[in-house]
Amino acid sequence: MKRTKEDIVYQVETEELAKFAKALGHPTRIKILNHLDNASCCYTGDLLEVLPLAQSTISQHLKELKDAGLIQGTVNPPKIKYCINQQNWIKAKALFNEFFSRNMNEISCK
Amino acid sequence: MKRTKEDIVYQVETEELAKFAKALGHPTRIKILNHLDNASCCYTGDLLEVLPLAQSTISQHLKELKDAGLIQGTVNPPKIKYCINQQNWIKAKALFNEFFSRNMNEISCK
DNA sequence: TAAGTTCATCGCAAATATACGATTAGTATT
DNA sequence: AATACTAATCGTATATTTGCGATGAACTTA
Repeated sequence: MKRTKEDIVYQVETEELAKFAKALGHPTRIKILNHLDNASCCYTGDLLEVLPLAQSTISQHLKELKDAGLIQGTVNPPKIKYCINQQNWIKAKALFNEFFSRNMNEISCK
Repeated sequence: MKRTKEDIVYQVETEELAKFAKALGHPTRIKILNHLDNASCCYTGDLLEVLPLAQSTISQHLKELKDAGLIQGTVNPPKIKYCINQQNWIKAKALFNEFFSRNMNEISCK
C-alpha cells in the first residue's frame, strides 16, 4: 500500500490509541489477556491448553501484545513468565476511557 | 491463512470486543471518529478536508466503521450524513470498560 | 435532457497479518 | 557431553488490509 502518498502525521494520542486497539483486534489476543488477568501471569505453555493453536502461533500473538506494550515477559528458566504491563495497561485504559467518554450530545445529527 | 485449522469458537463477548478493537485499530479511523464526535455528524466530503487521503480510501474506512457498527449513515441527497451509532457506541464503551477494569491485583506475578 | 455533485464500488498493487511446521537458542537435568 | 524442555524465530502459504485511480449510481440543478 501507500505508493504515492507520503506518510500522514497523526497526533501521538491517536497513534497510541490505534496501536493498542490494533493489538486488541483479534479474539485470540483478547483471550490471552483475559487469561493473563485471571491467572495474574502465565507461561506460553499454559496457553497451549487453552487455545487450539500451534505453539508458534501463540508465540507470535504474544510478541504482538509485547510489542504493543500490553504485556511483558520475564525469564524464569526454562520458561518465560508473562504478565500484564501495568503501566501501559493503565495508559491504554485511560486512552480508551477518554475516547469513549466524549460528550456524545443527544442533539447530534441535525 | 488458516489452512489446516478449523475455525475456533470464541465467546461472543470476546468476538465483539475484538471486532470493535479492530475497527479502532487504525489512526485514520480514530481521527474520523474524533471528528464525528466534535461535529456530531459529518459528510464524507468534510473528511476530505481533514484527511490527506483519496476519497475512495476514506469511503473504505467509513465502510469498515459502519460494518463494525460504530457509525451509521443516512442519505441526505445528494450527500450522506454519518453519525456515531449511539447504541453500539455504548455497547463498545461497556465492553472496553469491563475489559480494562479487571481486578489487576497487585500481588500479580509471583 | 444534459451537466454537475456526492459518494460507493471495482480493479489493481503492495504491505501486513495469520497460521503452520521446522529449526534454533537457551537452560536444566541426567 | 547428551538429553529434555520451553519458547522464540525462520520460512512459507494464504488471507486481509490499505491505498489509489477509474467508473458507476443516485440524485439535483440548469
